Amino acid sequence: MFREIDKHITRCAPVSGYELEILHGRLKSKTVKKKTLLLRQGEVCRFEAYIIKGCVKKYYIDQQGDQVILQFAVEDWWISDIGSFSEQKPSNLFIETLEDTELLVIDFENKEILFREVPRLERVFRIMVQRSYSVLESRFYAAITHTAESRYLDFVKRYPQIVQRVPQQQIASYLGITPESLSRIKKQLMARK
Amino acid sequence: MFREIDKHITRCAPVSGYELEILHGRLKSKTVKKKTLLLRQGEVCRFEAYIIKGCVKKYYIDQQGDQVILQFAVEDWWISDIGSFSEQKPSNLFIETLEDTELLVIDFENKEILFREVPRLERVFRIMVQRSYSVLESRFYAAITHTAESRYLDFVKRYPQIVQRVPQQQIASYLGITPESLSRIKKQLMARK
DNA sequence: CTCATTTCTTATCCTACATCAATTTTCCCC
DNA sequence: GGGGAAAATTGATGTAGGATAAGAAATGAG
Repeated sequence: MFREIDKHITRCAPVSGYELEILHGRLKSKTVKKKTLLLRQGEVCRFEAYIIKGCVKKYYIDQQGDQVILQFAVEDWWISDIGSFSEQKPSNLFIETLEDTELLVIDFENKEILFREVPRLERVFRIMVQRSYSVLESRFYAAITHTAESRYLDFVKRYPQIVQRVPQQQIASYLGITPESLSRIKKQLMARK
Repeated sequence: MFREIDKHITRCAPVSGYELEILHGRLKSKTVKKKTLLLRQGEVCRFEAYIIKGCVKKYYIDQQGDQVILQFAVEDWWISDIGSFSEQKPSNLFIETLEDTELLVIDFENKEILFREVPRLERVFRIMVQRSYSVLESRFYAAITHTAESRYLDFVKRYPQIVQRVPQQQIASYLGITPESLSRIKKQLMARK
């Protein structure tokens, strides 16, 4: 149960087996059905969740009422609204499962206690956020400078598992285009190759 | 000299006066002329810098050879390529001063030593990155869903000081549009109000 | 002050992607 | 396994912002 998350953690910074056990004690296992909302706009985000099995999306709802997907998360990823969670203030985001999903979650209070018990984990989580920041920055750049087609190709290469598991319209949303456009892009790619 | 940075730090998490002094000892003061490149594509980013006075931009150069500005930083901000710095791997970015600038910089080795001396700073830097992440996420969302006009208005409201100090073409680049488009947007706004 | 360089504006035309609408295909759920 | 809903495709048309070009204005170095 904890094997993957332990690997995930120690890939960021060294943590002893004992310290990992303390972490385990602060995590709660949670199983949720497909299409469950884990966070709603306006709520304070009460969790950071590590995905053992399943798939989750994080999204805004824009003025026209359409979903704008910021992130997919699958096995071995963390999902949360960092801004809302860390400042314990209302979120603008929704987080929702796309499949039946098994999570390890930690709430704000337990995370704070955990950091007091295992200060070394501050470092782990710092490094995790740094990496996320870096990824988001590249994605931001790509969104501004690359065409939709190139972003799609990049997405398929980077996350082939997700392409299989998630409806096209949601991938379109993630890429910042309409489902119709994505359909046309795929058609052109087929024709060309 | 350290007054502002100390405030900046303690706004993230409590740090004692003694601990701040240790931090000061690890920082190096640096003054650089306008148009100095602090980081070039391909180099490893060797610093995190706090801006005492001045203005800096961080940008990509895209396939067509154009600058794409990801971030401006002015007084009381930090600037670095987090990805390159924290993994000490080659950067894709440029960082360049837009004015004569006074910085407090720390390199990778000193930051690591500092964290060993003052573990509490891990927390400070974690919180700083979390906040940056959150800001970047909103900006990403805005880039995808809002029009250029609305992003410009938002920028002017949020960073009025920067609008005064930075050429329009660079603001256009930051907004992900061409200078011509920004000029047109401004014209329309004038006409309308 | 002045000449050169950079920055800004304006006009024309163009393109990537959006919007709207109508099918067709796929997916589930009873 | 069949019926209904959700998803994907396709076509026609619209539009925000890009590309190019050329001139005007502002800035700065000597």
